[in-house]
Amino acid sequence: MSFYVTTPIYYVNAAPHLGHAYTTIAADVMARHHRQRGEEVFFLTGTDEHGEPVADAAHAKGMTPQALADENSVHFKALLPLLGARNDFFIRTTDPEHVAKVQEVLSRVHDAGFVHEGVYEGWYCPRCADFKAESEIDEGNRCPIHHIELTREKEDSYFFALSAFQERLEALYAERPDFVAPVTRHNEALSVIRSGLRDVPLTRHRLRWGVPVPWDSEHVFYVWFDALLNYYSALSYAPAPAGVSDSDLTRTFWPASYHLIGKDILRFHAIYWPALLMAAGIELPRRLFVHGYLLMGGEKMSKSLGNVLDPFEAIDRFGADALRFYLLREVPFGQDGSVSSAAFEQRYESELANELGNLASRTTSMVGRYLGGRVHAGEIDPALASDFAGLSESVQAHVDRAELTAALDEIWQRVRRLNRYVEERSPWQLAKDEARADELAAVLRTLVEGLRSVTVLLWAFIPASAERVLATLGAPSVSLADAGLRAGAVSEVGAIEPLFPKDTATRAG
RNA sequence: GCCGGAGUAGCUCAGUCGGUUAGAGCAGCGGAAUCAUAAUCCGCGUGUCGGGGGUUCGAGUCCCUCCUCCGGCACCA
Repeated sequence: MSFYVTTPIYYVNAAPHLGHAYTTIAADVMARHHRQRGEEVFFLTGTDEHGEPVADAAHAKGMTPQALADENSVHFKALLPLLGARNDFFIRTTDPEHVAKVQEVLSRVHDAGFVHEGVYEGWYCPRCADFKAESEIDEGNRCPIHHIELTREKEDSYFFALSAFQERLEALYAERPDFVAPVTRHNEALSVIRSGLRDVPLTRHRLRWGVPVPWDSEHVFYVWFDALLNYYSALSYAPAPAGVSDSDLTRTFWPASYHLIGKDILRFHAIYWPALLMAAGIELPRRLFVHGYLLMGGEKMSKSLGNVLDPFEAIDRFGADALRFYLLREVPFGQDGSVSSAAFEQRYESELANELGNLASRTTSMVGRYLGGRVHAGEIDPALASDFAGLSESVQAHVDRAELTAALDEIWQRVRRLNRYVEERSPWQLAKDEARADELAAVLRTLVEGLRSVTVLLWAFIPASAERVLATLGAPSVSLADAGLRAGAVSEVGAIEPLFPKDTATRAG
């Protein structure tokens, strides 16, 4: 089994923000989860560096586009370790190998007869040296950047024969209802397809910052086609991740298991991308999953509104695990949802510190105090075992459908169950009666196992914290094969410092 | 305008094929306990299930209609 997950490649013209962090975190959780299953996993992210906005921004700064891309790509790359994300490769669309692959694949599309010459007509800004979409034109037909009047211009362009794929796309959506999830996005894409597809410009004539078109040096490829192909091109030159022997990663990992995307780029991934792959004779990815927007106070995040939850600041205060947990717990993955610093603090304290962190503290403390840190072999309390039956399978089933919030909730219900179990059995009472020593040992053995089980399952979500707990339990395996309650997995328990300290949360506030 | 989604407890939301007293978390109020990061656990909800009409033995759950909100409607990287 292999598993290949991607994030969109992030456009270097903007600075990294919470939205980028969100997608990256989700992809990392999925990648880690599949590693826990013992599968061969490849997790790709990177930066999209061509196109007119980058060229413009570079020009304004008196830099070359490449220099600007080099400078900004670094910021996205630096975000990964801060988030606790372990990607297997970081692609840049200016990588020469990517450029060559784009040329190769699109030449194939050309040779297969899906490219034709045409004329693109639209509103053109001579200062931008580019066309403007209807939606971005200011009042009086003015350029939104230069505020000069636009002219009606025509540009020779090569077109991709998207219209030729109308029926094949409809068939794809009919045969594979889970190609795009959630279902509302599937329906949305399908309705666009059914409304009729037009051929789309594949190249730009006036723009120079892009991948050169092999059959016509006057043109570069329109940045979207260049960008989409990253998912495929990366496998042809990325180094193999540990444990993968095949040097041809395409053979091991293509087609991609999951492309995670935001809903703003649905059209390109749900329509252009499969059509392009069909044209090139390449197998289609298995699934696209479209997540929602993180809203701040009901509004889309926006710098001008000043309502941005800054991921760097959040990590600084609460740690990467807390941010990972919060985003996937608070907002059902696949829907829009509100996030705020206040809600973040609330969940940090009530769930991470009080429910999980304190569970780890009280558990290890009682084993130390009452049993001298030793857990003796014996049976697991069936009363608790029955509530944990099938948990790992259920979590896996949710992650298979990218239902990350549902998976996390399944686990969290068991965290709460464990706190209830402690109250039900009151080990401190048992400890007062020497005749009940066996009972006490059994309760604590069961409690430790329950803690270990939820921790293994939580590893994908909060890896650093989970590893601390498992180290304390002397049972470092995060393999899902070891996720079930299993007497004997832990024999000696150490002490643990608070997993999610509260003073950290309030001090910086 | 067209297409799609949503309107359920103070807040955020679950409610599968229509079927017994509509649920959870949070917040609030009361209590228990003391192993633990004063952390935990238990108890407490007379909600017009957006309005109206209809189908049915029976509707939050199906149909019609109206109201409100959100998203998509093509080249935005």
